[in-house]
Amino acid sequence: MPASATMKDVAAAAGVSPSTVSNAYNKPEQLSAEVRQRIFATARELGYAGPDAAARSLRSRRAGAIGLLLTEQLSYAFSDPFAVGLLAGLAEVAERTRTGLLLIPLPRYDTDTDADVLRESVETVRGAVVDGIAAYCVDVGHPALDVIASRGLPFAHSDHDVPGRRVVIDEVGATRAVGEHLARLGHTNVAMVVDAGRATDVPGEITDETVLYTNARLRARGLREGLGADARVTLVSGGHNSVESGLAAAQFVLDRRDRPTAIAAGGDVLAFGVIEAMRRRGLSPGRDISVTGFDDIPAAEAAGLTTVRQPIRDKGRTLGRMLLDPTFTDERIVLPTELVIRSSTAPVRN
Amino acid sequence: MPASATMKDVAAAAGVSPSTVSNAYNKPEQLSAEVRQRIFATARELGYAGPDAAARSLRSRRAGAIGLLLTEQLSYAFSDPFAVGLLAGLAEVAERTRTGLLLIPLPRYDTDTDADVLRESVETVRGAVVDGIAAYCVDVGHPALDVIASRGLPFAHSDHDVPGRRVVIDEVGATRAVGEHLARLGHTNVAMVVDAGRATDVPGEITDETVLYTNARLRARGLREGLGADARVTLVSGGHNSVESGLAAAQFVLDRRDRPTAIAAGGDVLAFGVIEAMRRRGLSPGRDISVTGFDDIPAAEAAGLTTVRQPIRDKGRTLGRMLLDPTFTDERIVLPTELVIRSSTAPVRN
DNA sequence: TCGTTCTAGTCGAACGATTTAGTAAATCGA
DNA sequence: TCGATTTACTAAATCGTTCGACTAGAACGA
Repeated sequence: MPASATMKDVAAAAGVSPSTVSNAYNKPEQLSAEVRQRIFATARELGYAGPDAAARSLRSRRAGAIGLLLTEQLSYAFSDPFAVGLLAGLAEVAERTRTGLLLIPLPRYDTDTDADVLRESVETVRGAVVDGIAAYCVDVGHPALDVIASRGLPFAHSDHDVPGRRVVIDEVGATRAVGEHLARLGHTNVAMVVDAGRATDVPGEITDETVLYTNARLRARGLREGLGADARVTLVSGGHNSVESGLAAAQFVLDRRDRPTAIAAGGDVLAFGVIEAMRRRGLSPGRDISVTGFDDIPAAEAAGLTTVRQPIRDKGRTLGRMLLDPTFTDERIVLPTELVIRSSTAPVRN
Repeated sequence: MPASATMKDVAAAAGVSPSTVSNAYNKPEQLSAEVRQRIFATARELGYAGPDAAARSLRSRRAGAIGLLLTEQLSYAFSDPFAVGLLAGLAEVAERTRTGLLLIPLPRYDTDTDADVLRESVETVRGAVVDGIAAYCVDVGHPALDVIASRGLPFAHSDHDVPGRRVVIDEVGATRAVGEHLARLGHTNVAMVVDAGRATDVPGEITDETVLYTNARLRARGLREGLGADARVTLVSGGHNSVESGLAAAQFVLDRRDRPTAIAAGGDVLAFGVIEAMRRRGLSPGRDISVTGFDDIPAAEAAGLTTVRQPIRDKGRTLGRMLLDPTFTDERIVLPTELVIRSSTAPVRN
């Protein structure tokens, strides 16, 4: 292909100044329709595709896109209905404002995260041509946050305790309701299955809560509050937020001598893993052991899963508006949640 | 915030030339570790976030991201398991090469697509800061394709008949197998539910196949071939590729006097709509009417849906490699498909 | 008729980096 | 010890736009 034509070439060929060509594309009202048509015709002749995206971004200081930070693997994120819901909400706003959506994969920030991996991933954040960044499930203190801050990029996320504009739910209150519900049903020995990310190689009990995302930690706290001081709550994890790890964690729990009468999952996806583990042992949710989820993803209803409904898509939409709608100035939005009681929870059997 | 520091500022403060600062970030081996450290220290002091993304893209002619063209609404794409699978595969490759993934929404290109909408969306494609573009379900002749071509961007897609590098499946062969399977079961009156996009406001028969995506058209042809010339095949649509439109289309079909004994859907999602329509009438897939899908999305197995398995994620991966892996030079890849027979198809009842 | 406001453009300087070519000093082989 | 190579860094030229300031001429009101 021939070194492609630039605006200058088009200007020369059309007998106008480069600024006028620029205006033809960006400010139609600044020039006569006649000249504008001539410029477009010339552009077509020369095979000029229109203003170069990078140059335009540089000069105008606008990228026409916002970034979404995805912890966990990108390829995995799309199998997580929560992520998909958030993304859909964000995409809705982006689409309306004709803004692109750049997905940025980011490793979790654990104490043992490989420094090189971390550095490289931070490069990705640095190199992203975006006007703002949205995130969820970010680890407090992640180096990428510094990059965002020093780039001066607008930032919106949905985690407690992370600085910046945010849209959250009352995590503690939501799981407190779960705890109270279970307490009313007579449960006093409850296991909570959480997402501990890469921190857990082997399914097992989590004694160090600091490995959890802030939100997961808050959910654990709320559950404890709801159940009351007398109840026993064991935190377990099988790894990430996936059916597999929910399954693994539940297997661990179900094998213990002192089996809980209820298992609360930190997310619906995990809860499905729990249910699968029970199914394999011939146990039925509700009848034998009560199970709760969190999020109320679409599949939860069909499965009869008692869970906390949170407006996932609204969360995404709000993140989008925080970044793209200048009239939207709230620094902190709290969205409502609702305990949805279905058939997976029942009174404890004696 | 203070007008943020540039590379020049850092260079001045550190007592080196801007080129050296650039090298500190991009070519560590080009300078002494000592100077590099000093530069980073200075940068930190000045609150310099590292090379500006847009400027870097402009000068180096690299964007560090690839685009994915999404027909249909972005917000809708994520509810389509096929799209999600493709995206996951693409994301896998992108992630591995530390490349971002920019989602670009694009309206379908029908004869009646609003010209303004089209023009604006083409702007999005023009303005995307990317090194290449992947697409699926693109309409032949879509103006966005011209923009991609004239920008000289590498392009890879998964549609037949659209120019450019591509990864496809043997659409005709795959549905021919479906047709043959149905023929063997004795079906001679078959309806095919297809995605006709916005072309269909009201569910009904499709007589003008040109409104279909190329791939959908090929699927119809294959089905006809497999069923043989004696069979009757009716094309119907309820709109997009969604459960709702599958439902609508099936309702239309089921209401007709000469009801088909089998319904072949152009996608699993549509098939689920068909099954739902049947359920509402007390009809059971396989027992009363045979139903087939296409894609073999995860939910298909649980539903016992006879369908064509195509390696969706592989498709995405291959698209990614075409754009990002220089050693990958094939212009056209055909991936294998497999007819998966489950319980939703059965011999026709007399 | 004169000053003012529009209209339709022009001009030149950024925007913030990377790249190519080049240089002075240090190191090397024989 | 001498020319050749390597090392560590610099200078200047872009990359392709958009932006702010400016202007020649037309149109306008009084």
